Amino acid sequence: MEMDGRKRKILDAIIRNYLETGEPVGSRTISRYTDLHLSSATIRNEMSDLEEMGYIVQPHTSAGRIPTDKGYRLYVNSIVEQKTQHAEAMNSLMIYRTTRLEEMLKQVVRILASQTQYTTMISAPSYRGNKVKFIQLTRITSRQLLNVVVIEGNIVKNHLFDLTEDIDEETVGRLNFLLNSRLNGLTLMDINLGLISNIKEEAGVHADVVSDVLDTIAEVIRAETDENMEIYTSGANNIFRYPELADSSKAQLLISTIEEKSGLADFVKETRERESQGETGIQVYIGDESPVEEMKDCSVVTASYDLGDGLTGTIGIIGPKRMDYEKAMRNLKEVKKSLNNIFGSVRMEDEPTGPGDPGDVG
Amino acid sequence: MEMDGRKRKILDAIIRNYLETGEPVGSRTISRYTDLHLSSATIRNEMSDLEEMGYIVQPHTSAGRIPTDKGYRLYVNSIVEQKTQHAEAMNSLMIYRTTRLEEMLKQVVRILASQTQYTTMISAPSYRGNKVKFIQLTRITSRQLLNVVVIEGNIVKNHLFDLTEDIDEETVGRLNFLLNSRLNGLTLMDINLGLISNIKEEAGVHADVVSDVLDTIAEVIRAETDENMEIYTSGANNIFRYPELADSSKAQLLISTIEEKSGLADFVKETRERESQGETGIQVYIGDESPVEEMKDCSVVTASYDLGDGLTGTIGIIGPKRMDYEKAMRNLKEVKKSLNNIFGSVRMEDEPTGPGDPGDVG
DNA sequence: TGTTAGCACTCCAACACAATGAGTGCTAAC
DNA sequence: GTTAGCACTCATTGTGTTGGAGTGCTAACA
Repeated sequence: MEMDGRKRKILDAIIRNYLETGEPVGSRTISRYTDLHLSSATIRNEMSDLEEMGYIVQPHTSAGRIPTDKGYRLYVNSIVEQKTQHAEAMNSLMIYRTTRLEEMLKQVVRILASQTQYTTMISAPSYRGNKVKFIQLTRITSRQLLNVVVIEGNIVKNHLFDLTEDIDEETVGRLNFLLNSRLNGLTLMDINLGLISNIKEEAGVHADVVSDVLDTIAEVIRAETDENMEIYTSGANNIFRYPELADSSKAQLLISTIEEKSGLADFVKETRERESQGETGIQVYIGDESPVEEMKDCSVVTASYDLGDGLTGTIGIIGPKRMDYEKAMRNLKEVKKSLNNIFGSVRMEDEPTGPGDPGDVG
Repeated sequence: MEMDGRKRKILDAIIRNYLETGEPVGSRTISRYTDLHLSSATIRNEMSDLEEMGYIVQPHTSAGRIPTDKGYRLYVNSIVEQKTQHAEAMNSLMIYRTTRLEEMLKQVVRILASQTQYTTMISAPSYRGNKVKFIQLTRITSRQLLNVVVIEGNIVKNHLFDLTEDIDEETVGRLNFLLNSRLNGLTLMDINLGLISNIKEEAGVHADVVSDVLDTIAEVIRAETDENMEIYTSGANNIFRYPELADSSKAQLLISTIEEKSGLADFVKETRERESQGETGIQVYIGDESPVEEMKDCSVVTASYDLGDGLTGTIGIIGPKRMDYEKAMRNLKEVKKSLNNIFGSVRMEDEPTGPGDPGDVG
């Protein structure tokens, strides 16, 4: 059995109709819905074939057909191919400039959720590959130090910590010099235990203080692992818009998964993985294709974004399998673009290459 | 009609039974449940009285009775009075020391949610009344400054920002001195527009740079309003454990409210308000007593916590009206205590004054 | 050979209906 | 004041019953 043009048209019609209604679609509906002008009986024959081929199924005898994951997959692939269409202007995202990266990300998922009516997620950009730009140790009291690390991409990490013995200004100055000269320009990944013990040795008598300080820096790095990836979500309540997800047990599972975030992190990882294998652009996970068991009743559409300065992350839309894939993909593209623009302009200001108003991340 | 001891016992039995089962409770149940040894008929008479008095209602004829808000209220009040009992040791919270306040708060709500099986919330402590301890302006590049503000309670706020014109080290040094001498020791509330324009004037030629810097500080303050209060939640999925909240429409409403956080902020405000009016300890909002319309099917139990150093916030448990109030209150008390301990010990290191009493708790 | 009309069949969804039983209020007896 | 007994109410549950949407199959048609 092979797929001819007519079968494709019918399958498309079935899927499109099901996306709208969420109800199984019957042969009669299609017979009127399409411009094929075929009787329901003919459609029935074709549908029977499509079912045999695995693109659609009947939930039960004497019901219409609904798409299988395989069917959705074919449909989504075809969208991806003809993606040049839909140049229609989208009302742009209107992300307000904020000073804090975190706020900005929260704003983005929020807007995206309200615009798509789906649940949305965004991962905070990873900066493991970014270089240390500046380290500053400041003495607050004789036993309390403030450590500030500025990382490329204008990420600022600070840490206030207490010492077990007094420290004087001069020592702090020496440590500042030592740290900056040894660590500046290295990426967070470069800073490993060996290097740290090296520096500790070099610090000599103040090794224990240095140890504290370096542990702090180590913690900044530690905070940047996949396990405790920062992920923001929005629009969790939107799952109730889709009856197939809204029943108590499924909703509970989904809400937990969204709240826990560890499942979402798997999508971020998977997306990063695939992207590194050359697969670029928007990615779609349909049902069982999901890396997360709990989300097998959903589809997830993801994309990576790039703020520049090595700051990349993943943004995703979570919906029912019958989600409006085109809309989701369109919106994600729009977000990608907006994020690029936002930070494009910031970067210009960052280096004295152009004019602009102040704004930054930190 | 007045409330005698027997009526109280019966009402208590009804409520307790309803808390467990969530089902309307009938006279026969009570007749066996209590140690009063009364027949169901007698109980029926009393229940009829209790209904007339407004403590219980029948969802429909020929159903058992369920407590009204008024009934719950009486019950809760009686718990509060005899709170000395239940000295039974609770497995303590096991909050791991973390460096970041935010992480710690997230951990707390999480543990509390898993222990109570309710939805929980915690507001980040307000530090508007806290004094500026230390301000540091650092020149990263000729047009980029890093501003770090350390506030009492070891709150660190940083902000990286770009200037429209170059700045040299010397100027930065002067600004540092100016800012510290003028702002240190003031609370964030004290720093108003008048003061800021004063300082701008004083800065003379570098007024525009100072303006930028001060705007930054102003923003730290701005971030500390009720409108964008930081609130962390956990266990939103727990609402599905209670059928009376789990149906699609109610669940959606609740999930939204929890996600939006603005409603939760109202509880924080209300709790703060009441506490400032002398009402201390644990507070309980039953149904319509809630300041938030969307939560009238729930009960909310809140308490304020005090980390010392002026860092106070609110922690709350959200559940169905038939929640286990005793358990909720017990857990909140435990959390209060734990939070005090955690920061008590930190403060000990913090100031070399010795083992200070970390603020009292009921 | 592909398309269509017609028909028998299936099965979900909706509805009505009765049976069940938990629970009440009332009354009369203790 | 307490209790047993009884009639009554009503949500819930189960059981048909029906209607309709949809299918598969067959036979007729172009």
